[in-house]
Amino acid sequence: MPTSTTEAPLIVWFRKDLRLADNPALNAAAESGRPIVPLFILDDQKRPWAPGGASRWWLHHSLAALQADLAKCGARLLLRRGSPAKVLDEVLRESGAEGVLWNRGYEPTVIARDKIIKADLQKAGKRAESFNGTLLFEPWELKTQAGHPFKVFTPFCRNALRMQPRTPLAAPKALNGFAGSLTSDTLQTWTLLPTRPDWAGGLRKAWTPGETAAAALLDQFRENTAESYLISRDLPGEVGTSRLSPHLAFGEISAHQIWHRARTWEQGAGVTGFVRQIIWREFCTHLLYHFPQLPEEPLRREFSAFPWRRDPGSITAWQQGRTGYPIVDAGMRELWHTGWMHNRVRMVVASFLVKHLLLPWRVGEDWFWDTLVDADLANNAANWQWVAGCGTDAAPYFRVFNPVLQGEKFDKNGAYVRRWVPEIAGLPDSLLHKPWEASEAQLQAAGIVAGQTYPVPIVDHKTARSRALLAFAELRNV
DNA sequence: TGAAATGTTGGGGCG
DNA sequence: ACGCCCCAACATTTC
Repeated sequence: MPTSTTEAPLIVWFRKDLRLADNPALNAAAESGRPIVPLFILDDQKRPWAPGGASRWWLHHSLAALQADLAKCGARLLLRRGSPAKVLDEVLRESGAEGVLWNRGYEPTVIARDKIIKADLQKAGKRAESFNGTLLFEPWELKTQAGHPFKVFTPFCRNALRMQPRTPLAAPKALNGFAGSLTSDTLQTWTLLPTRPDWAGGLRKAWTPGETAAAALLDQFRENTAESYLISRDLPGEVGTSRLSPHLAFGEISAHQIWHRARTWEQGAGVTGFVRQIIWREFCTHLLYHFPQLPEEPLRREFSAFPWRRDPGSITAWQQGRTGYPIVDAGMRELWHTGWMHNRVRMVVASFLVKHLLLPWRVGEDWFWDTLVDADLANNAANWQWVAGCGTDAAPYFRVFNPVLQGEKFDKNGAYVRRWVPEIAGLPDSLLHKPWEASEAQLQAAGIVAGQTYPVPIVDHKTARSRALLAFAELRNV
């Protein structure tokens, strides 16, 4: 154990910033010249918004990647389980560290927890410093002229585009890893991976977690998709998006890195649209910061009285992708299988849950939280509130996606539906998004038995649409 | 980051 | 050739 204070190490507390490049906390520790103790703490207590199943799968592999990357630089990632305050205290004592550095989080519980930790560390004479490794702009930096937080995306985006985010930091070439012996858990004992049943087969095929893979995805996006992004991003049957969301959620790549890379590309509508999506992420996080009740409560108070239906059968049908609407079912199955769903289809299935089925947006929020590898509290909550119409900058109540038209418009050749709903793949394009219009002969030719091999629609579109309009319009008059 | 209903226009079939 | 009707195709408005 080091005794001289000049040798006292610094703990770098990794959280949702599982990368070496552009990591301000790690960078500051490296520049200090002191030995570094990289630490990840698994807080396994039961608590609201603890990571869902898909996130835990990703976390396991992301940590494995970080562990390997750190090892290459000469540092060993310490894995500990328990309450962060307690674990930090232990590791401080065991290592004789001078303090703890970390990158800030913006979830209400994280803010509250970190505030206490920081105060306690400082009281104990330890160094405790937090950095911005996650956001292009801090939530308190972007304000309206009146000094309020932005509630509407468009002006938020206009203002954000005028700011200049800091330049990304290079990854430290070598790290002065702490040489003392500290015990570490092994990833395997954390049981982040599913067993009995192992439902992660589809995830393994779809993803490679880790910083290296994230950088490669960004390169691929620039080469294949960036230019056509504005149109191709709406086509779920094609690879028209960056698919960076889970990497971004775990901080394997930073918004700064993406922003600055995009600056170096040939500017066009596609690149602008892509950067706009990064700004949406900022917007959602800022909203959560300023409105901490975002995940639980509708921001428009009148929605607290909305007569959502109770209907466990419909919830299950939606979750399992058995609603009888092919584009909806395809999306829900893609989610279950890969831990991800194309953005266009997310809007369709969300609109279907909230408007066609009149089920609470919280039901969708919870399901997405558990099944998405890119689950992010702010994005998830803000976007569900947006669809339900109860957010600050929300879709108008009368906007009801027609699942047939959405399918015909964005999955014209049916590639997406045929991939995820193979039991109706034999239908011609003209019937693929509305199998209930197929004749008996056409069904037979496609090998479909309506109601058995594929469900009949659990609600009639026209009926459900009028029902939703009625319910939402009534709310408006309250 | 819709969709459906309603309104308008203009070409063409037809008496 | 004319008026009438039908109905795409497009525009506007309403939910």
